[in-house]
Formats: sequence, structure tokens, C-alpha cells
Amino acid sequence: MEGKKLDRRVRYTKMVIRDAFIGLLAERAVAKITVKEICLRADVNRATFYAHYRDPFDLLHQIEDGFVEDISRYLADTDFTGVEEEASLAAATRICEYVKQNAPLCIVLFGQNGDARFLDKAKEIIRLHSLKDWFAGTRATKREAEYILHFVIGGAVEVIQRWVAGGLRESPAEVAGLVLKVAVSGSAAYR
Amino acid sequence: MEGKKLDRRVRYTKMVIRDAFIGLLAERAVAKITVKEICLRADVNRATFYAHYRDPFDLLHQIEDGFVEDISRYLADTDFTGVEEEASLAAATRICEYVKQNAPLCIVLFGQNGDARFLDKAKEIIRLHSLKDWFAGTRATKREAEYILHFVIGGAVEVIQRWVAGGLRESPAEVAGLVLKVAVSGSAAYR
DNA sequence: AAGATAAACAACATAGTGTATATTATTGCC
DNA sequence: GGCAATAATATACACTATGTTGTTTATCTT
Repeated sequence: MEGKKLDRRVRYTKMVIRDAFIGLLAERAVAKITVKEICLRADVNRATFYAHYRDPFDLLHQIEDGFVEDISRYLADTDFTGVEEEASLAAATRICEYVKQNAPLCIVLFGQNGDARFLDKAKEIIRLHSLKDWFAGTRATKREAEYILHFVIGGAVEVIQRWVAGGLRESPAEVAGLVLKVAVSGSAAYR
Repeated sequence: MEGKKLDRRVRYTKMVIRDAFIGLLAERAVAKITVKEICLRADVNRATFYAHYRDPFDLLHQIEDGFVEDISRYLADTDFTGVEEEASLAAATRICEYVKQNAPLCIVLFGQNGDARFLDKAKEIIRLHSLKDWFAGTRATKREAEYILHFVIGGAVEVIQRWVAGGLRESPAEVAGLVLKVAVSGSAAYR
């Protein structure tokens, strides 16, 4: 995406702004964070912030989009051929692994101060990567099938959120396994 | 909750402020809405706004909490004795009915400009009303059971969100039925 | 080393905030 | 109906963050 390598100064500036912002985001919501604060913490001139971002929301969205792009690429890089269910499990595990690897960022993005749009973006990515599998061989109507897909992804993301909030105590494989099991067989799978 | 009857003037003022705010919320997120705008639209003095609310977030949270309280009371008023699954279906249907009855408000609260915390509150309410049922007779560990519950509620709310966003085309009973079916038997129920 | 580019600095007009005061209008109640 | 209470208004205020601009300084690329 980023066509050319950036000037070291730019990279540095963006990094400190980003870090300062994420630090603040751990404390409160974006809406309560001012440009002034970010710059004070990052030790960067306010005009410099405006040279790179429109406002704190723009910054947040860039961070979010970067995350979504990364995870999307991460999934695209993997070949999920094989039995449908095995492939799905592999994909789910891989997502969980990515989350675990990027824990510090995920904690704020999925946490109390993250915004709803990010979650929607994340869901959409997962949706796109699992669509083909879920639509194959269903006897549900098209509309039902869509609702089911939304249900499953909504549930999956909810679980990942809880997993992150709880400190990532289970392994990625465990979480993925549970999610997939419930997604396929429902809560009855545990009765 | 509201102990005493309010002065007519107060009721009127709160109503116009609320309406003006919801109108604005249909256009953009809370963070982008100013007190000034709300007052201009509501034709109310700015000082009057501050007499009732700290800021637009406070207003939003009051609206959200009112919604959650209402739905909570709505559920509490209903007796859900009977077969576990029947009772769950009745509760789910009732929630969907409530949403449909309050469609204009739900569209903004569940919509693009709603905040993540509201969804969390809503999920928590549903959780509290379904906890007893889901924890009964499971062979899952406690931790697994909690994840499953979160999964199901996350999925259910996701479906309701889509249902609202899509214009409430299905009946409450249909939506509730689909949600419950997937929750219990998973996507495999439709294979 | 030289030219290019980005950051720092400082200054500015603007807009919204939150609060306080005096004034006017409406309400609830005897 | 009249009156005390209370809410809303009009207005003014200091304050803070915003977004922008022009200039200077530091750093990068070649």
C-alpha cells in the first residue's frame, strides 16, 4: 500500500504520534483525546500532527485500517485447501494467532475504547474470507444464510474480544476450536 | 426510577433536546455533534442544555440507559416458565418485538453512529436474562460455558443489528426463531 | 557538500465550552 | 385568580482547542 519508503523523520514522527495516541487510547475514548495532548505526549509540534492526520479519528482509522489490511494479507498468504472444516479451523486459528502476536494493539482496538466501526471492518474481513465455505451446500434460503453467517461471525468476534479482555489465557488453537465447534454445532455441542 | 413528575417545561425541553439530538445522531457520530448545534435545532438556550446534561455523551448515555432499562423491565414483566427452549424463544421474540416497536430509536442506537458501549450494555442485559437457562445442564467447563454464552449473545445481537439495518423485513418471531435455532444447533441446523 | 524536504516554532483568527448574572415567562398549588 | 417557585432566556465572560500560515532550523537524499 505504502508506495515509497518514507523519510526517517516521517517514520519517526508517525511512530511517536501513534504510540502516544495508543497510550492515551488505553485511558479513554478517541472522542476525549485532543490533538494537543497527543502532541504533548509525543513531543511533536501540533502543526506536524496536522501535516499527517486530519484529526484523532483519522489517526485511529489509519491504525485500524492498517490492522485490517495486515490480517487480510496474513490470511491471503495462507493456503486453506483441504476439508472444509479443517480449513476453517486453520483460518480461525490463524486469526487468533495474529491477535495474540499483536496483543498490545488488539487490547486497545478491541477494548473498551475501541470504536464500533473497527469491529465492523474486522467482521467484514472475516466474512469475506469465510463466505465461500459457509454458503456451500446449505439448504437455508439466501437471506437465512446471510443471517447465519452474521450470527457466526458476530459470535466469533465477541469471543475473541472476551479472550483479549481476559488476557489471552487460552491458546489460539483452543479458542479457534471452541468458536468453530459452537459455530457448526451450536451450544448443543456441549450438552 | 423517575421519582417525581417533572414540570411540563422540563419535559418539553428534554423532549426537544432528545429529538434534535437523535436527528443529528442519524447523520453523524456523537463526537462530531456540538452542544450548540443541538440547541439550535431544538430551539433551546445553550445554558438550558447544561442545566440537564453534562455534554452530548451524557445525553446519549441517558438515552441508552433508558432504553436498556425499558427492555429490562419489559422482560421482567413477562413470565417465562415452561420448557427451557420455549421460554428462550418467547424471550427472544419479545426482545425483537420491543426493538420493532421502538424502531426509530433502535435504528440510530444500533446503527453506524451508535457506540460500542451501548451494545455491551444490551448484551449484558440479555446475558443476565438468559444466564440461568444456558448454564443449566452443560457438560462444558465453566470457562467454556461463558465463552459459549458470549458467542451466542454476540451472534444474536449481530443478527438483530442486521435486521434493524435492513429495515426490519422479517417478523420478530422469524428472527427470534432463526437466532435460537442457530444458537442451539449451530449452522449445521441448516445443512 | 548542496538542494530538497520535513519538523519546529510562533502567531493568528475562529469556534465551541462552561459558567455566571440578571431578566422574563410558565408552572403548580393554595 | 393570584402568587411563590422554578425554568428558560439573553447576554457576557474567560478559557481552551482548533486549524492554518509563514518563517526558521534540522535532517535526509543524492
